Amino acid sequence: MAETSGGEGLLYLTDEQLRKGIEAMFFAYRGFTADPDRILETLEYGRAHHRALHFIHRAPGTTVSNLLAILGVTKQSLNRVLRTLIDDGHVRSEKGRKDARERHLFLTEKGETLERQLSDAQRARMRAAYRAAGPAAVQGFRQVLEAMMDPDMRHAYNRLKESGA
Amino acid sequence: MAETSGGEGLLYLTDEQLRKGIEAMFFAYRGFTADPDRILETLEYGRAHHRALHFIHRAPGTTVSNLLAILGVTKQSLNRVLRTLIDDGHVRSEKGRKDARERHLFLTEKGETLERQLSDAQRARMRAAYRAAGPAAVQGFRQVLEAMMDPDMRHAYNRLKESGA
DNA sequence: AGATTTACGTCAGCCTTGTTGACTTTCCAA
DNA sequence: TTGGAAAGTCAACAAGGCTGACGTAAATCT
Repeated sequence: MAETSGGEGLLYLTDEQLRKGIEAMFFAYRGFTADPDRILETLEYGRAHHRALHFIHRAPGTTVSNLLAILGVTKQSLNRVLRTLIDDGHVRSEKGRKDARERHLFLTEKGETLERQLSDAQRARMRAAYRAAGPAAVQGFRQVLEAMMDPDMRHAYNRLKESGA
Repeated sequence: MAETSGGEGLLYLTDEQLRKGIEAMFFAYRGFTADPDRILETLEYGRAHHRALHFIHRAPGTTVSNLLAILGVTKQSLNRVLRTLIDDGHVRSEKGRKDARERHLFLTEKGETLERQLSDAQRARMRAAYRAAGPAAVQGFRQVLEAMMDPDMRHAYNRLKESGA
Protein backbone atom coordinates (compact mmCIF):
# COMPACT_ATOMS: atom_id res chain seq x y z
CA MET A 1 0.00 0.00 0.00
CA ALA A 2 2.52 2.56 1.15
CA GLU A 3 5.44 0.77 -0.42
CA THR A 4 7.30 3.51 -2.20
CA SER A 5 10.36 2.91 -4.30
CA GLY A 6 13.69 2.12 -2.75
CA GLY A 7 12.80 0.89 0.71
CA GLU A 8 11.27 4.05 2.13
CA GLY A 9 7.90 3.27 3.67
CA LEU A 10 9.40 0.14 5.12
CA LEU A 11 10.92 1.97 8.01
CA TYR A 12 8.34 0.42 10.28
CA LEU A 13 9.98 -2.94 9.64
CA THR A 14 13.40 -2.08 11.01
CA ASP A 15 14.82 -4.16 13.83
CA GLU A 16 14.48 -1.15 16.12
CA GLN A 17 10.79 -0.80 15.39
CA LEU A 18 10.25 -4.51 15.84
CA ARG A 19 12.05 -4.46 19.17
CA LYS A 20 9.76 -1.72 20.35
CA GLY A 21 6.79 -3.80 19.34
CA ILE A 22 8.19 -6.72 21.28
CA GLU A 23 8.66 -4.62 24.38
CA ALA A 24 5.21 -3.12 23.99
CA MET A 25 3.73 -6.62 23.95
CA PHE A 26 5.64 -7.54 27.07
CA PHE A 27 4.66 -4.53 29.12
CA ALA A 28 1.09 -4.41 27.83
CA TYR A 29 0.47 -8.05 28.64
CA ARG A 30 1.42 -7.35 32.21
CA GLY A 31 -1.20 -4.63 32.39
CA PHE A 32 -3.65 -6.86 30.61
CA THR A 33 -3.53 -9.49 33.35
CA ALA A 34 -2.91 -7.24 36.36
CA ASP A 35 -6.50 -6.42 37.30
CA PRO A 36 -8.03 -9.90 37.17
CA ASP A 37 -4.91 -11.25 38.88
CA ARG A 38 -5.60 -9.03 41.87
CA ILE A 39 -9.11 -10.43 42.19
CA LEU A 40 -8.02 -14.03 41.67
CA GLU A 41 -5.43 -13.73 44.39
CA THR A 42 -8.08 -13.14 47.03
CA LEU A 43 -9.90 -16.28 45.90
CA GLU A 44 -6.86 -18.55 45.84
CA TYR A 45 -7.30 -18.92 42.12
CA GLY A 46 -4.81 -18.26 39.38
CA ARG A 47 -4.75 -17.15 35.78
CA ALA A 48 -5.47 -20.67 34.66
CA HIS A 49 -8.83 -20.57 36.42
CA HIS A 50 -9.64 -17.29 34.76
CA ARG A 51 -8.89 -18.65 31.32
CA ALA A 52 -11.10 -21.67 31.87
CA LEU A 53 -13.95 -19.51 33.14
CA HIS A 54 -13.56 -17.15 30.22
CA PHE A 55 -13.81 -19.77 27.52
CA ILE A 56 -16.56 -21.75 29.19
CA HIS A 57 -18.54 -18.55 29.47
CA ARG A 58 -17.81 -17.77 25.86
CA ALA A 59 -18.73 -21.21 24.53
CA PRO A 60 -21.18 -22.76 26.99
CA GLY A 61 -21.49 -26.50 26.62
CA THR A 62 -18.03 -26.83 25.15
CA THR A 63 -16.37 -30.18 25.70
CA VAL A 64 -13.22 -30.88 27.63
CA SER A 65 -11.19 -31.69 24.53
CA ASN A 66 -12.38 -28.50 22.93
CA LEU A 67 -11.19 -26.53 25.88
CA LEU A 68 -7.88 -28.39 25.84
CA ALA A 69 -7.33 -27.38 22.24
CA ILE A 70 -8.15 -23.73 22.87
CA LEU A 71 -6.10 -23.40 26.01
CA GLY A 72 -3.20 -25.42 24.64
CA VAL A 73 -2.43 -27.33 27.83
CA THR A 74 -2.47 -30.99 28.79
CA LYS A 75 -5.56 -32.58 30.20
CA GLN A 76 -3.77 -33.21 33.49
CA SER A 77 -3.05 -29.53 33.79
CA LEU A 78 -6.56 -28.48 32.85
CA ASN A 79 -8.09 -31.10 35.09
CA ARG A 80 -6.43 -29.75 38.18
CA VAL A 81 -8.01 -26.38 37.54
CA LEU A 82 -11.36 -27.71 36.36
CA ARG A 83 -11.58 -29.94 39.40
CA THR A 84 -11.39 -27.03 41.81
CA LEU A 85 -13.83 -24.97 39.74
CA ILE A 86 -16.36 -27.80 39.78
CA ASP A 87 -15.82 -28.55 43.45
CA ASP A 88 -16.31 -24.89 44.28
CA GLY A 89 -19.54 -24.79 42.31
CA HIS A 90 -18.42 -22.44 39.57
CA VAL A 91 -18.58 -24.96 36.76
CA ARG A 92 -21.06 -27.71 35.98
CA SER A 93 -20.05 -30.74 33.93
CA GLU A 94 -22.74 -32.60 32.04
CA LYS A 95 -22.56 -35.95 30.30
CA GLY A 96 -23.11 -35.65 26.56
CA ARG A 97 -26.49 -36.82 25.25
CA LYS A 98 -25.34 -37.60 21.75
CA ASP A 99 -21.96 -38.91 22.79
CA ALA A 100 -21.90 -39.92 26.43
CA ARG A 101 -18.13 -39.98 26.55
CA GLU A 102 -17.99 -36.23 26.28
CA ARG A 103 -18.48 -33.82 29.14
CA HIS A 104 -20.13 -30.50 28.37
CA LEU A 105 -19.07 -27.62 30.53
CA PHE A 106 -21.23 -24.77 31.78
CA LEU A 107 -20.85 -21.99 34.30
CA THR A 108 -23.21 -22.09 37.26
CA GLU A 109 -24.79 -18.83 38.42
CA LYS A 110 -21.97 -18.50 40.90
CA GLY A 111 -19.50 -19.10 38.09
CA GLU A 112 -21.16 -16.51 35.87
CA THR A 113 -20.94 -14.01 38.68
CA LEU A 114 -17.24 -14.62 39.16
CA GLU A 115 -16.55 -14.57 35.44
CA ARG A 116 -18.33 -11.26 35.13
CA GLN A 117 -16.38 -9.82 38.01
CA LEU A 118 -13.10 -10.84 36.42
CA SER A 119 -13.93 -9.76 32.92
CA ASP A 120 -15.40 -6.47 34.11
CA ALA A 121 -12.02 -5.66 35.58
CA GLN A 122 -10.20 -6.70 32.44
CA ARG A 123 -12.61 -4.97 30.12
CA ALA A 124 -12.39 -1.74 32.07
CA ARG A 125 -8.72 -1.46 31.23
CA MET A 126 -9.31 -2.55 27.68
CA ARG A 127 -12.05 0.02 27.30
CA ALA A 128 -9.84 2.78 28.64
CA ALA A 129 -7.08 1.79 26.25
CA TYR A 130 -9.47 1.59 23.31
CA ARG A 131 -11.01 4.91 24.15
CA ALA A 132 -7.61 6.56 24.51
CA ALA A 133 -6.36 5.17 21.21
CA GLY A 134 -9.51 5.58 19.13
CA PRO A 135 -11.33 3.30 16.68
CA ALA A 136 -8.76 3.40 13.91
CA ALA A 137 -5.99 2.37 16.27
CA VAL A 138 -8.16 -0.42 17.63
CA GLN A 139 -8.63 -1.81 14.17
CA GLY A 140 -4.90 -1.82 13.62
CA PHE A 141 -4.32 -3.37 17.00
CA ARG A 142 -6.61 -6.26 16.16
CA GLN A 143 -5.10 -6.71 12.71
CA VAL A 144 -1.58 -7.00 14.01
CA LEU A 145 -2.54 -9.35 16.82
CA GLU A 146 -4.41 -11.60 14.44
CA ALA A 147 -1.45 -11.72 12.11
CA MET A 148 0.77 -12.66 15.01
CA MET A 149 -1.17 -15.79 15.96
CA ASP A 150 -0.29 -19.32 14.98
CA PRO A 151 -2.64 -20.41 12.18
CA ASP A 152 -4.42 -22.92 14.42
CA MET A 153 -5.05 -20.29 17.03
CA ARG A 154 -6.19 -17.85 14.39
CA HIS A 155 -8.83 -20.34 13.37
CA ALA A 156 -9.90 -20.92 16.95
CA TYR A 157 -10.05 -17.18 17.44
CA ASN A 158 -12.14 -16.62 14.34
CA ARG A 159 -14.53 -19.38 15.24
CA LEU A 160 -15.10 -17.73 18.59
CA LYS A 161 -15.42 -14.33 16.98
CA GLU A 162 -18.18 -15.50 14.69
CA SER A 163 -20.10 -17.35 17.36
CA GLY A 164 -19.94 -14.28 19.53
CA ALA A 165 -20.95 -11.67 16.99
CA MET B 1 -12.68 10.56 13.30
CA ALA B 2 -15.67 8.36 12.75
CA GLU B 3 -17.67 9.70 15.70
CA THR B 4 -21.13 10.28 14.28
CA SER B 5 -24.02 11.56 16.34
CA GLY B 6 -25.71 9.85 19.23
CA GLY B 7 -23.37 7.07 20.30
CA GLU B 8 -22.72 5.56 16.92
CA GLY B 9 -18.96 5.42 16.42
CA LEU B 10 -18.63 4.05 19.91
CA LEU B 11 -19.53 0.60 18.71
CA TYR B 12 -15.92 -0.38 19.11
CA LEU B 13 -16.34 -0.03 22.85
CA THR B 14 -19.07 -2.63 23.28
CA ASP B 15 -18.46 -5.55 25.61
CA GLU B 16 -18.40 -7.84 22.59
CA GLN B 17 -15.65 -5.84 20.92
CA LEU B 18 -13.69 -5.69 24.13
CA ARG B 19 -13.99 -9.44 24.58
CA LYS B 20 -12.59 -9.97 21.13
CA GLY B 21 -9.70 -7.74 21.99
CA ILE B 22 -9.07 -9.77 25.13
CA GLU B 23 -9.09 -13.01 23.21
CA ALA B 24 -6.85 -11.53 20.54
CA MET B 25 -4.32 -10.61 23.22
CA PHE B 26 -4.44 -14.10 24.65
CA PHE B 27 -3.92 -15.94 21.38
CA ALA B 28 -1.42 -13.47 20.01
CA TYR B 29 0.74 -13.62 23.10
CA ARG B 30 1.02 -17.34 22.64
CA GLY B 31 2.30 -16.83 19.13
CA PHE B 32 4.56 -14.07 20.35
CA THR B 33 6.43 -16.39 22.70
CA ALA B 34 6.22 -19.61 20.71
CA ASP B 35 9.33 -19.25 18.55
CA PRO B 36 11.86 -18.24 21.20
CA ASP B 37 10.34 -20.84 23.53
CA ARG B 38 11.23 -23.57 21.07
CA ILE B 39 14.85 -22.44 21.02
CA LEU B 40 15.06 -22.02 24.78
CA GLU B 41 13.77 -25.52 25.33
CA THR B 42 16.80 -27.03 23.64
CA LEU B 43 19.08 -25.01 25.94
CA GLU B 44 17.31 -25.85 29.19
CA TYR B 45 16.43 -22.21 29.58
CA GLY B 46 13.03 -20.66 30.06
CA ARG B 47 11.23 -17.46 29.24
CA ALA B 48 12.72 -15.78 32.29
CA HIS B 49 16.19 -16.21 30.83
CA HIS B 50 15.05 -14.71 27.56
CA ARG B 51 13.61 -11.66 29.28
CA ALA B 52 16.81 -11.06 31.21
CA LEU B 53 18.91 -11.41 28.05
CA HIS B 54 16.62 -9.07 26.17
CA PHE B 55 16.78 -6.23 28.64
CA ILE B 56 20.48 -6.57 29.35
CA HIS B 57 21.09 -6.43 25.62
CA ARG B 58 18.84 -3.43 25.36
CA ALA B 59 20.37 -1.52 28.23
CA PRO B 60 23.95 -2.74 28.63
CA GLY B 61 25.44 -1.91 31.99
CA THR B 62 22.07 -1.80 33.68
CA THR B 63 22.08 -2.60 37.37
CA VAL B 64 20.37 -5.45 39.11
CA SER B 65 17.78 -3.23 40.81
CA ASN B 66 17.05 -1.63 37.50
CA LEU B 67 16.40 -4.99 35.97
CA LEU B 68 14.27 -5.99 38.94
CA ALA B 69 12.07 -2.96 38.40
CA ILE B 70 11.66 -3.62 34.70
CA LEU B 71 10.98 -7.31 35.01
CA GLY B 72 8.74 -6.92 38.03
CA VAL B 73 9.97 -9.96 39.92
CA THR B 74 11.71 -10.48 43.24
CA LYS B 75 15.46 -10.43 43.44
CA GLN B 76 15.47 -14.05 44.56
CA SER B 77 13.63 -14.99 41.41
CA LEU B 78 15.84 -12.93 39.16
CA ASN B 79 18.96 -14.11 40.90
CA ARG B 80 18.29 -17.73 40.15
CA VAL B 81 18.07 -16.94 36.46
CA LEU B 82 20.96 -14.49 36.47
CA ARG B 83 23.13 -17.00 38.30
CA THR B 84 22.77 -19.60 35.55
CA LEU B 85 23.31 -17.01 32.83
CA ILE B 86 26.52 -15.83 34.47
CA ASP B 87 27.74 -19.36 35.17
CA ASP B 88 27.09 -20.32 31.56
CA GLY B 89 29.08 -17.34 30.35
CA HIS B 90 26.21 -15.44 28.74
CA VAL B 91 26.24 -12.53 31.15
CA ARG B 92 29.06 -10.63 32.78
CA SER B 93 28.54 -8.80 36.06
CA GLU B 94 30.81 -5.88 36.85
CA LYS B 95 31.22 -4.02 40.10
CA GLY B 96 30.18 -0.38 39.81
CA ARG B 97 33.01 2.16 39.69
CA LYS B 98 31.02 5.04 41.05
CA ASP B 99 28.97 2.96 43.47
CA ALA B 100 30.69 -0.30 44.21
CA ARG B 101 27.54 -1.83 45.68
CA GLU B 102 25.92 -1.96 42.30
CA ARG B 103 26.55 -4.63 39.70
CA HIS B 104 26.43 -3.62 36.09
CA LEU B 105 25.26 -6.31 33.72
CA PHE B 106 26.54 -6.96 30.21
CA LEU B 107 26.14 -9.70 27.67
CA THR B 108 29.29 -11.58 26.72
CA GLU B 109 29.85 -12.40 23.07
CA LYS B 110 28.29 -15.75 23.70
CA GLY B 111 25.36 -14.00 25.32
CA GLU B 112 24.98 -11.61 22.42
CA THR B 113 24.91 -14.53 20.05
CA LEU B 114 22.18 -16.26 22.00
CA GLU B 115 20.19 -13.07 22.40
CA ARG B 116 20.35 -12.46 18.68
CA GLN B 117 19.24 -15.98 17.93
CA LEU B 118 16.24 -15.61 20.20
CA SER B 119 15.26 -12.17 19.08
CA ASP B 120 15.72 -13.05 15.42
CA ALA B 121 13.09 -15.72 15.86
CA GLN B 122 10.75 -13.38 17.67
CA ARG B 123 11.31 -10.53 15.29
CA ALA B 124 10.66 -12.73 12.28
CA ARG B 125 7.11 -13.33 13.44
CA MET B 126 6.68 -9.71 14.40
CA ARG B 127 7.95 -8.62 11.01
CA ALA B 128 5.55 -10.94 9.22
CA ALA B 129 2.66 -9.63 11.28
CA TYR B 130 3.68 -6.01 10.71
CA ARG B 131 4.08 -6.57 7.01
CA ALA B 132 0.73 -8.29 6.75
CA ALA B 133 -1.07 -5.57 8.65
CA GLY B 134 0.68 -2.54 7.21
CA PRO B 135 2.16 0.62 8.73
CA ALA B 136 -1.11 2.24 9.75
CA ALA B 137 -2.21 -0.85 11.63
CA VAL B 138 1.16 -1.05 13.33
CA GLN B 139 0.78 2.48 14.60
CA GLY B 140 -2.62 1.62 16.05
CA PHE B 141 -1.25 -1.56 17.54
CA ARG B 142 1.44 0.34 19.39
CA GLN B 143 -0.98 3.02 20.55
CA VAL B 144 -3.39 0.55 22.08
CA LEU B 145 -0.66 -1.46 23.75
CA GLU B 146 0.86 1.64 25.26
CA ALA B 147 -2.50 2.74 26.60
CA MET B 148 -2.96 -0.68 28.16
CA MET B 149 0.21 -0.54 30.28
CA ASP B 150 0.37 0.39 33.92
CA PRO B 151 1.72 3.93 34.19
CA ASP B 152 4.99 2.77 35.75
CA MET B 153 5.57 0.33 32.95
CA ARG B 154 4.65 2.94 30.39
CA HIS B 155 7.43 5.09 31.75
CA ALA B 156 9.90 2.24 31.71
CA TYR B 157 8.83 1.46 28.17
CA ASN B 158 9.26 5.04 27.02
CA ARG B 159 12.64 5.35 28.65
CA LEU B 160 13.78 2.29 26.74
CA LYS B 161 12.21 3.55 23.57
CA GLU B 162 14.12 6.79 23.70
CA SER B 163 17.42 5.21 24.54
CA GLY B 164 16.98 2.83 21.66
CA ALA B 165 15.96 5.28 18.98
C1' DA C 1 -19.87 -59.83 18.85
C1' DG C 2 -15.50 -58.60 19.68
C1' DA C 3 -11.63 -55.53 19.08
C1' DT C 4 -10.11 -51.00 18.82
C1' DT C 5 -10.29 -46.17 19.49
C1' DT C 6 -11.84 -42.02 21.78
C1' DA C 7 -12.93 -39.02 25.77
C1' DC C 8 -12.19 -38.34 30.18
C1' DG C 9 -10.24 -38.76 34.82
C1' DT C 10 -6.55 -39.65 37.91
C1' DC C 11 -2.05 -40.98 40.29
C1' DA C 12 2.72 -39.90 40.66
C1' DG C 13 6.60 -37.23 39.85
C1' DC C 14 9.20 -33.58 37.71
C1' DC C 15 10.46 -28.60 36.27
C1' DT C 16 10.29 -23.55 35.94
C1' DT C 17 9.36 -19.52 37.88
C1' DG C 18 7.09 -16.94 40.88
C1' DT C 19 6.54 -15.95 46.17
C1' DT C 20 7.98 -14.75 51.48
C1' DG C 21 11.23 -14.41 55.20
C1' DA C 22 15.67 -14.18 57.20
C1' DC C 23 20.40 -13.15 57.08
C1' DT C 24 25.08 -11.42 55.34
C1' DT C 25 28.39 -8.51 53.04
C1' DT C 26 29.68 -4.44 51.09
C1' DC C 27 29.72 0.20 50.74
C1' DC C 28 27.75 5.04 50.30
C1' DA C 29 26.39 9.09 52.65
C1' DA C 30 24.69 11.87 56.35
C1' DT D 1 30.54 6.22 62.58
C1' DT D 2 26.46 4.59 61.85
C1' DG D 3 22.19 3.88 59.21
C1' DG D 4 20.43 2.34 55.08
C1' DA D 5 20.82 0.78 50.25
C1' DA D 6 22.39 -2.80 46.78
C1' DA D 7 23.27 -7.20 46.16
C1' DG D 8 23.62 -12.18 47.05
C1' DT D 9 22.11 -16.36 49.26
C1' DC D 10 19.55 -20.07 51.95
C1' DA D 11 15.22 -22.26 52.80
C1' DA D 12 10.60 -23.33 52.04
C1' DC D 13 6.52 -23.04 49.46
C1' DA D 14 2.87 -22.65 45.53
C1' DA D 15 1.00 -22.32 40.86
C1' DG D 16 0.83 -24.33 36.85
C1' DG D 17 3.14 -26.26 33.18
C1' DC D 18 4.97 -31.18 31.68
C1' DT D 19 5.45 -36.65 30.92
C1' DG D 20 4.12 -41.36 31.67
C1' DA D 21 1.04 -44.84 33.06
C1' DC D 22 -3.31 -46.66 33.96
C1' DG D 23 -8.49 -47.23 34.22
C1' DT D 24 -13.24 -46.80 32.63
C1' DA D 25 -17.03 -45.98 29.77
C1' DA D 26 -18.81 -45.42 25.38
C1' DA D 27 -18.56 -45.23 20.46
C1' DT D 28 -17.06 -47.20 16.28
C1' DC D 29 -14.96 -50.38 13.19
C1' DT D 30 -14.32 -55.17 11.43
